Amino acid sequence: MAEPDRVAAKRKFLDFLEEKNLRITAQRRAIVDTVFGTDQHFTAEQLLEWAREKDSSVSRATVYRTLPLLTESGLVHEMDFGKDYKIYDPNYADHPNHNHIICDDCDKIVEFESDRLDQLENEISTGLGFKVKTQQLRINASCEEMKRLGECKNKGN
Amino acid sequence: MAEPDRVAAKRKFLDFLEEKNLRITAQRRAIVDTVFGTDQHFTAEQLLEWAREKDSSVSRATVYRTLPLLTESGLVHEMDFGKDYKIYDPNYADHPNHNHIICDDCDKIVEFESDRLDQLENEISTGLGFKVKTQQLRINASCEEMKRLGECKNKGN
DNA sequence: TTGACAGTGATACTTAGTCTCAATACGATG
DNA sequence: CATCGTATTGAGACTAAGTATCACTGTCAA
Repeated sequence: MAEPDRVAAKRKFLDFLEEKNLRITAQRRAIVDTVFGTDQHFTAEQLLEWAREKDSSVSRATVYRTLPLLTESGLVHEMDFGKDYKIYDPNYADHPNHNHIICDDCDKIVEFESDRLDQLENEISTGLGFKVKTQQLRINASCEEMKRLGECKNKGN
Repeated sequence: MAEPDRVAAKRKFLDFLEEKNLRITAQRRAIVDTVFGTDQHFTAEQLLEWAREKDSSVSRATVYRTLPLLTESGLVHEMDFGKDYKIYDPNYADHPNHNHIICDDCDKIVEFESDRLDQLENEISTGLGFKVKTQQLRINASCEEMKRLGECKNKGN
């Protein structure tokens, strides 16, 4: 299930580049293969590291130049949890408008969807006269409950 | 209405310092007077500038050291709209859990509250086994509608 | 094949925020 | 009021994510 989705996302992105008359270079291929070869959240720096394993010529500059294209295409979602760095989510095309809970203790991120929430958000926004571009509910939480369930490891570990 | 609230907030913060055995210094006074002397959102750098008008000895380091105390006290709210800097809201004590829409075109921020939203957020979070620390619904929007209403000025102006 | 030009890597730079450390000043105590 | 332990301070060095620059390179339409 996940595999075809990723292949489709990669194709969509290459199409997106073509539509914008942007070139498909070896470095962009390596980056795109990396992004749509995982379902994990990642940072810009992680993406650089992973992409370099596929093509050691990929530079930091190219990664930072490609990330805006990925988000602009709608296939990758950029998220900000109040850390120093941004986190990117390659599963966005499959699950648009999903929200996140981040555990401040262990940095674990849990995704969730809620139709009721989406509906309420839209209702409020349009009521205030805005045309919504993106919306992000961010919940910073403590993992105490998760620890109890054995799903959370503290940073120290 | 606003004036007594701000005075009360200032007193609460001084009490907060005392409870934690922290000293009330001239610099902290200048910063606190500044924070609770406005109802505007501000950045760390703006706070530094304003506080220096009251006491030119206030340093960047002290501002950055005092901000976490202000947020920890619950009287000021730290917000992140995906910009390079954080924005602080001194009205938090009066309107806890309020949310924000930011206009990507003109950087204007509109606050709103919704009991239904709060309720739904809590429901979802506890359902997932989390102990919520903070929650923030951030909606990035276009001000097209606002422009029509004459409430929005574009950045360029 | 060619050549215009989009794309590239290396690296200098920017900027919000943190850390260090010697000097200062708060405020409890006598 | 004077003393003193120690929290707090400012200046500036530092960190780290991200951006800008620029000469060189690779893509791809003609």
